Amino acid sequence: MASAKTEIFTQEDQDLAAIAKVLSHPARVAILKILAAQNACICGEIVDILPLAQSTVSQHLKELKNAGLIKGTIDGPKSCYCINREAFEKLHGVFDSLFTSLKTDNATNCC
Amino acid sequence: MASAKTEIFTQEDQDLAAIAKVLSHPARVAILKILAAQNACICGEIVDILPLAQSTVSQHLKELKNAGLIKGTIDGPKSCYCINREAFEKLHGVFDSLFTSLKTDNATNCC
DNA sequence: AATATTTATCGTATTTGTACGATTAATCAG
DNA sequence: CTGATTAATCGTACAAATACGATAAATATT
Repeated sequence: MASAKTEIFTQEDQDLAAIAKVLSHPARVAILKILAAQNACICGEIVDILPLAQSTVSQHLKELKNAGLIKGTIDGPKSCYCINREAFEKLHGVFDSLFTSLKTDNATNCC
Repeated sequence: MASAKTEIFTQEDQDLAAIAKVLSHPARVAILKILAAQNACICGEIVDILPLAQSTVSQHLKELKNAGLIKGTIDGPKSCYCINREAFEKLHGVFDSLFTSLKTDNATNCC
């Protein structure tokens, strides 16, 4: 009456969860919005805007970059970050199909 | 050359991060997909499908329910869960506008 | 060259998430 | 009523995330 467990989660679910995890901190959401609103790429400006220590912001930026959501280039002693547009185009599609399938029932709900 | 920090993150960013956090575990993504695919609401079936203990699945279900992503009703000794369609309709819109604004530059990128 | 500026990294403390077994509570079947 | 089934909750162990100060590395400025 039980057994037959899937050994591990699908790659798709893992990838989706990984991206969601990156978006799961208000600071990182805020950073993305700041970068999107800025007409030029910024760096230490984010530290001035957010109520976080420089090292903490740097850590968040690193996570965003590792996830491929932002791009970064070194410009002298400063670091310049910006939104990775292409990445978000793909992500938009991924989340779109997820939400579409979740909000569309293929049967009547019981609750 | 600094100061003027925002004391706290915006409610919008906090809400978005909170939802992302719920989606940030593959088990919860998997549960949502299982519920969406099921024509009838299920309960302990999820435990049989996922490689997790009953108590762990119950914990994940609780989080999904607390976030309003699923609905649950007690049906005898069994518990019956299903996708909260309305919630995902709203969420779809929220994430849609986020991704739209993030993938649309209002200026040329520097990196 | 010496100093200041900027940012990444390191080490670490604290909090939060995750998972599990055991227990409890509720209902169902005999 | 008794025993079985189902699911929530509790307690707990362990892992991961978060935040910060201190330091290091790189480049500017004087």
